[in-house]
Amino acid sequence: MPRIQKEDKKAALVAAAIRVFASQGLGAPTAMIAKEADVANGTLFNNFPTKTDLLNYVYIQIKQEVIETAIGDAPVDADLKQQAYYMWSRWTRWGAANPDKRRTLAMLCVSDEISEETRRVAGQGADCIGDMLTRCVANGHLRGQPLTFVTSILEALANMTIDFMIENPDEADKHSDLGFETFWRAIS
Amino acid sequence: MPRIQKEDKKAALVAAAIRVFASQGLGAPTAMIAKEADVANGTLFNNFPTKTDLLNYVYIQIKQEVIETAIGDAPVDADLKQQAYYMWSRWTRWGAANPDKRRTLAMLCVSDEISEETRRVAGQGADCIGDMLTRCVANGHLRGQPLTFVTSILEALANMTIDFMIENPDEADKHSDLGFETFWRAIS
Amino acid sequence: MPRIQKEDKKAALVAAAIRVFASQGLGAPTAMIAKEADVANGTLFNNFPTKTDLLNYVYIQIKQEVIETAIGDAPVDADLKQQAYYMWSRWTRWGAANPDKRRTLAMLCVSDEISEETRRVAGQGADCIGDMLTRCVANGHLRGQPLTFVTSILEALANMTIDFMIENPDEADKHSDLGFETFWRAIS
Amino acid sequence: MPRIQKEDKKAALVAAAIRVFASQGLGAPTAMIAKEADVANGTLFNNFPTKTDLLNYVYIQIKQEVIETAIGDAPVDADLKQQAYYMWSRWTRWGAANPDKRRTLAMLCVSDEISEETRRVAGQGADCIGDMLTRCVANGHLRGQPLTFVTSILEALANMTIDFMIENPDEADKHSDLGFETFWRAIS
DNA sequence: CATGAATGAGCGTTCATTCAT
DNA sequence: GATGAATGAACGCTCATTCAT
Repeated sequence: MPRIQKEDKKAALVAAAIRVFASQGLGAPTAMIAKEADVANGTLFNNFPTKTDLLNYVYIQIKQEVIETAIGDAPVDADLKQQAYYMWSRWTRWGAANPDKRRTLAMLCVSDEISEETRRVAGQGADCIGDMLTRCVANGHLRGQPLTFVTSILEALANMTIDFMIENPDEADKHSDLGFETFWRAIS
Repeated sequence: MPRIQKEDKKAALVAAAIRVFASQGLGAPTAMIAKEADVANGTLFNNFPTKTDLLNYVYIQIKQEVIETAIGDAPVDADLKQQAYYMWSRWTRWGAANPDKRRTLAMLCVSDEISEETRRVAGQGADCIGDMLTRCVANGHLRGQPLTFVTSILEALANMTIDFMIENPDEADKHSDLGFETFWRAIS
Repeated sequence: MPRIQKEDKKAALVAAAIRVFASQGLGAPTAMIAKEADVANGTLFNNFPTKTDLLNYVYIQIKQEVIETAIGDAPVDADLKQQAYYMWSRWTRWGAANPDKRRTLAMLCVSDEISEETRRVAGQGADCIGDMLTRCVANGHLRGQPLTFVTSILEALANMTIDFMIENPDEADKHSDLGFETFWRAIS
Repeated sequence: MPRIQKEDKKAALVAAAIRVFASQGLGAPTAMIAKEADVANGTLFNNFPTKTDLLNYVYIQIKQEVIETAIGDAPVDADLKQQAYYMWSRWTRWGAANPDKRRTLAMLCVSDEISEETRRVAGQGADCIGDMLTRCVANGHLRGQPLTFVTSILEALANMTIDFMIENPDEADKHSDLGFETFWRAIS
């Protein structure tokens, strides 16, 4: 089952890259990532033609994980605020529980190594979040504004909240709720 | 007037660094910065012992400019919302008018080349913004929360708004006001 | 056989370094050494983390070669003067035959890039020379003096003699013998 | 008296160079020497066209000082051994008392920055030492050998002795005498 | 396909030297 | 002549990428 072995190595490399990027920045050498993944330097380049490809792949992986986590098993029958709260909670708790992924994603977001194509692909699957946001603002002061504006508000406040949860683990839940209330007022 | 000349070169280097960082990222070679500033490579190191020192200096310069711009000639007698609006407007318009500084600052904020000491120094002078924010939330749902939490909300929403203003220059003012209303609701 | 290849390159680098140092001084660029060894610049740093490491390694290699050569297959049953002469001859002839190593070693000896640890390690194996010297001075005017004093006399006169042998290759053997007689009188 | 001022600076530079070279090696930056001499960087180059010129000048200065010190007020009427002992004592005591000059000279001796011309000029004034040495060996085993050979023996043993005196200041005089006795036997 | 040594372009930094003041 | 900032060639070293095994 060589395929499985290869996928193992690829996954190990991605996991190692996230840890290394989180602690050393995106400029960390590929050799360090390979060592952290316990594979040879060359193996990294068998899986990712260039470092840029690795960066883009990692970006997609984390972003997709965020989206899937946030959506989860959304309570479609609940009222809007409850649905939003469900998503917000899952998202922020995931972030607080995965500081390396959170930090690496933050750096990748502002890196110019990430292509537009990658950003587009990585956003796939977020439609239902967008739909929900659209409904959330339908009666608020942001009605009629582009979805991207509302999405940006969500991301900005969610990321800020996660950072606070990481800094103050003892009050993580409190800050998550506080962040949600702030977000809900912002878009209402 | 060697002193004046030297300050000229230093200022030219900072200005060049901001342009180069904005377009090439913080990893841009020092040689490129020196060339952009029209000085020799070595001159950069006469003014900044290391590249890290340059990064920290640029961070402080931009951050101070943001703070000074935001504070401006604050209308201390106006009501709170008007004061906040004044600051928000000046801040976001400055950001939209200085995309290179905005982008460079954003990268520096998440760079691990910036020391804690630098972050502390760069924040000096922001007290009156903090005071105002404290008064803004005094009767809202965030009363009693740490000032850093409220500050983070301000920064997150302001930066998001500025990005929108840069993307859509035609509707910059509209987005600035939209962002402010969002912020105001968020903290009220 | 990558291990063997790597050792080849390392040996080639050491040999090249000795030639280059001898003719250009210890300040010779690493690039010149790599070129002389017919390898890429980076390969030097795969084998020696820093130039200082290379210098220390070269020092140990040459010093050990001197010691092993001087000891040779010492005639333990001969009388003391014959044993001393055997060692002196092998040492000085080696020096005359290896002027690059002799010159490089001389420069390394006074370089502050060579650590105490290196000097200690490089001296290993010289015990039997020290033992012999101790016996040589046992009945002379230097009896009871520290071994290092006698060793220094040996080194000073041997090196001086080697330089003369290199300068006057035609009379190398004569100067070697003359040097030995001088040394023997010095310590008797 | 601008001439005097200039000579002052030149002397200050030479003194500073000796201190800096002794502690940092000959590769020490000219800027460090100028700073140690309390003059501007450029002033060094007003006095010495290049760093190599400075090195050669320092070499001549120290070497001449050694020679003058060694000769001193030689007791021309004393017997040969007493004359030799007088010179040896003055030389080795000077070396022990001036470790910076001793160390700097040792480095300059093996540097390839020192020209043959400089080495020739620096040796001027040593004739009477040579004459005395010639007489010293006239009846010994080295009679008829080139003067340079005997001179080299002298230098080798004197330098070795000085190093010992520096290492063991408490027994400096003892080592000086011990060194002389060794030298006298070596050439007798 | 995995390995890890080899490669060499490129970077941050140094420093002898120049020159405007 | 004194100054010290400006200069830029040169250096030690890094690291993404290649490729022989």
